[in-house]
Amino acid sequence: MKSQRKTRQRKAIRAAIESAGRPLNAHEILDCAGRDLPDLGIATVYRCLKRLESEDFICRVEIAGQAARYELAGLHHHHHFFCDDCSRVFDVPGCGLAALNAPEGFAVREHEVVLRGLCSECAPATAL
Amino acid sequence: MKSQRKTRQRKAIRAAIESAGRPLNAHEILDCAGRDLPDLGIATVYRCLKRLESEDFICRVEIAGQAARYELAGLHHHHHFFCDDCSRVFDVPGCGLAALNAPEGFAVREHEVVLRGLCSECAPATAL
DNA sequence: GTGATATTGCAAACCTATTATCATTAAGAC
DNA sequence: GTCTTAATGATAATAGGTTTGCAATATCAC
Repeated sequence: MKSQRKTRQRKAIRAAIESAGRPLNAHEILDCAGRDLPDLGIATVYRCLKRLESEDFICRVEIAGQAARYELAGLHHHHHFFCDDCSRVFDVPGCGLAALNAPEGFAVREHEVVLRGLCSECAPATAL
Repeated sequence: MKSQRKTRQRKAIRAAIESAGRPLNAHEILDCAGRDLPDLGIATVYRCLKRLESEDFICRVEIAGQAARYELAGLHHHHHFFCDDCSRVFDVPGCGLAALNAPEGFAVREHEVVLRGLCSECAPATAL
């Protein structure tokens, strides 16, 4: 087994994800972590994400038509909100799903709920 | 404005979508419509889908990590089920969503619910 | 049937997210 | 500090779905 080294890059990437409070994609992470490490490369971000995911430190959040996003693993069951304006993804606490309605014979293993609309920052601007 | 011609290809593609009873992606449509028209090309399928969508005859169904699927437009509100085994997408009647839970200030315009698991055909096989 | 042209099929081109390559850099055990 | 080698950054390469270019074909108004 190869040892892991604590690099500035990994620290910055982990910090970005931990402090975001919402799922980030590779570029958002690059932008965020890149503020401290201007030379940070996108390849490093992807490599690090892959590793963090295999270590179950983060989990992937996939939204149709969007690049994969990542957030801390182990959060309480929740769903996501996609802002049509700024394309940011936010966590929606809890689960509003009351019934599954799957057809007879279908075995549901998991479910996803994605709300779409305008986040609190974009809603006012668009409403004007 | 250019007139539209009724070609065998378009008829076969529309028929495939109308008779499917579930959302199909370009390749599924090619396979299905291709049974009657062996020479049908994937480019024609894409061109036709684009047109049918702009005419609001069909609507796009997007599922994370999957190629776009299409189904007849104007169906009653419903959601989708993705089979982890055969990768087919099925319609789930109704909507089990009781609450949206969007954060304060967020404006929800629409929502998607995707169930994942095994369809009735794949569930028994896997359960053995 | 004839002719104008919308449509097709094939293949090459695109696009965008992600991965691999590889020379260079820098952790960290000694 | 030295050395081994894991990790990085820049860039080329992938991969898959989708689009486009173009010559050949088929629709349909006449």
